[in-house]
Amino acid sequence: MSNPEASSRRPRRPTIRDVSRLSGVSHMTVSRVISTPDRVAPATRERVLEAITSLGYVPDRAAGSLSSRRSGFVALILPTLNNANFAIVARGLSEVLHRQAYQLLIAYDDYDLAAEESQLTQLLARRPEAIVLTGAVHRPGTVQKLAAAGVPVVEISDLPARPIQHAVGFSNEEVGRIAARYFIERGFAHIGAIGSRCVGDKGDYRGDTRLRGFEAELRAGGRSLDLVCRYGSAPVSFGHGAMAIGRLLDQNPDVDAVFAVSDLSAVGVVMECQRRGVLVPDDLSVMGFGDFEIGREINPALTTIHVDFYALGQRVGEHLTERALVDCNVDAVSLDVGLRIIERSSVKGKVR
Amino acid sequence: MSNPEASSRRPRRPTIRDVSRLSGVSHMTVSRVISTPDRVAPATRERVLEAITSLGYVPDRAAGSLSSRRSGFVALILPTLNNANFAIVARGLSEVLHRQAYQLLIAYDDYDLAAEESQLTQLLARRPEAIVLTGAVHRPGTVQKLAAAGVPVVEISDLPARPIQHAVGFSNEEVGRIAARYFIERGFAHIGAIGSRCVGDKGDYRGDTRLRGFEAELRAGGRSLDLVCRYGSAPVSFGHGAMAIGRLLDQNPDVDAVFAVSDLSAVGVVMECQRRGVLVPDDLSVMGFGDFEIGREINPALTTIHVDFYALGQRVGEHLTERALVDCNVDAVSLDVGLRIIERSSVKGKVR
DNA sequence: GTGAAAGCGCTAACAC
DNA sequence: GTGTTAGCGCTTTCAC
Repeated sequence: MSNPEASSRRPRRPTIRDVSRLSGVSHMTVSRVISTPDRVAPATRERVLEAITSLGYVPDRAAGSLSSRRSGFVALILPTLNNANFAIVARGLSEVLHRQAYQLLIAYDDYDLAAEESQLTQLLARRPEAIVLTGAVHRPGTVQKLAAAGVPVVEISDLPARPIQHAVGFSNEEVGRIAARYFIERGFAHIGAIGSRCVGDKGDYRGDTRLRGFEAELRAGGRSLDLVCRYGSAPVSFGHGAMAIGRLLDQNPDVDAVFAVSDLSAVGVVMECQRRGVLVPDDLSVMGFGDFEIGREINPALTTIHVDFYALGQRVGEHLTERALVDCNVDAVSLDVGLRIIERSSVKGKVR
Repeated sequence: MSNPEASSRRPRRPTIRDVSRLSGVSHMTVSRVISTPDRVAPATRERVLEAITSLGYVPDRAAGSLSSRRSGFVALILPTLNNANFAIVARGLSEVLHRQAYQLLIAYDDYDLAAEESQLTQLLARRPEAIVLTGAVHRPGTVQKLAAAGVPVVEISDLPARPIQHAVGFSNEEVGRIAARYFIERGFAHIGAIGSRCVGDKGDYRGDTRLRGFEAELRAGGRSLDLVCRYGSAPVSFGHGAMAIGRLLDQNPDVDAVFAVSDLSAVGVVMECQRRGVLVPDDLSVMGFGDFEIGREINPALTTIHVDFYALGQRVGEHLTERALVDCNVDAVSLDVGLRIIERSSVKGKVR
């Protein structure tokens, strides 16, 4: 006959007191063995360590956090997990933080500022010691909660004109400007661009900033903005690029150069051109952004603008662990990780 | 003159007691307003809610966890974040869990079983209420820790012959078998495959299972295994496919059909063939796995085997929230989410 | 080098 | 419907 009470109860995990009892020391000594082993006599330490192993003791960090007022969490809010460059930021950051025994608490908002705010609220309940989020545009409530959190805040992937606090990124406007100048210098006559639309809380605001930089430079060069096309909503990907260039070509068959806010769209452009018999780069030159791996592999290989997102993540981690988390009075820092044009074969007529 | 003591101290976040003082009730009433609002008189509730808003109070879940013995965390260990299909599993799971106020604690191990074990140890300190990890192969220490955790464990992305507990996935062996049969039925003479190598703790064990299923079926059909090539190490991607098919073509120019353990490799194969003037599918038929978006966009579009990874993530979430997390005596469940061949244009001679 | 006491901010349990 | 008490499992602080 089964005992429902016993069988439905889960075995309790061992606590620090179980370890102390087994090793015949106080629970404080156990705590020291874990956090400051050199302050414990070697013999005692060994005994405690054995007890820890034999019980399979794992300290409860919720209890530790409560007591020490240090959660060991760093919160990260990304637009999406499903983007190689954001994933790589998370990797770089996570690697650096791990070394200092911090744990990354990752959330994503699907390019929705309202979701960003509600994710932040969830994360705040875990008392992160720092908050990292993609920069520039937020709801007022987000900004206010960030300030009230009283922990370092780092905006990434853009360099806001008026950052909340720290920023590690690059100028998305400059990305667009560089792309436009690149086309203008090479004498293209009908220069276009493709991106997505931002509506209210939803959209890729950094992508849109790239598009605005592109437009600003076209304007400065006395060019028309008619071929700059905002199509669909974020996130963009291969299909987006294919659809958008399809529309653009249908309406303006004379377009001879196009900048896509992401390599993913740019690859879609190249694929759609293959299907339509439009030759890249002879009929249409294409430039992307983000230097995704697929851009290196397609034919022709994609000319793009590269940002070292892995280093970006690492920089954020280093700035946090070396400065912002150590001294809460450090000055707000804006760090530019830079850009690099990668010239491959999707743009006609390289200038020497 | 600045006061270093005051300026270096961070403003303390308001606690439940601050809210109770401001609203003139006991802290327990505040707690009830948050967790069971209907058990509080409407007038009291309003007053408390106002105090919460005006103070910007956010409950500390570490304290709540400690007291309620429920962390609200579900741990997820993935081989990598930088893979669309794993990212989409995380999305599906996260969405379902969020509705029940669970939070996902994500870690990745870079296809390294030793890292999987150490990540698990970190996660265990947060007392997750369930653990989800990619299935089939683990270190003994991992299995032992999982058992000691005393919480539901779900293996995903494969259906192990001897699961630790629950499993939600599909048969990777069957994936390989289907691919081999597909080629054999269509009369290919020189059938190959490409994947990566597993060495010790490191490697893509699910990819290797697909390759072994492929080999088993080739053997059953009396074919040679000489063209099954394990090249490099996980994770595979476009460059991997390009390199691997380069070697295979150099050594065996007569290969007429190749299965890649991932669409990412398969796309690399197609791109390398374009560069070499090898026509796909006329000279070489290519089949992938995973139905990544890029496979739909390339020319020719990629024939592949599709798994609904989003649904997989959701299923895990539903099984957890509806069953395993509710009643810790539920029987271990293995759930097959199934497979589907997507016939596109990269394989010659479709059979009707 | 080690231990005892207090308390982190909540919730469970029970009283009224 | 609301309050009181106790305690979750640790770390901080201070005593020895």
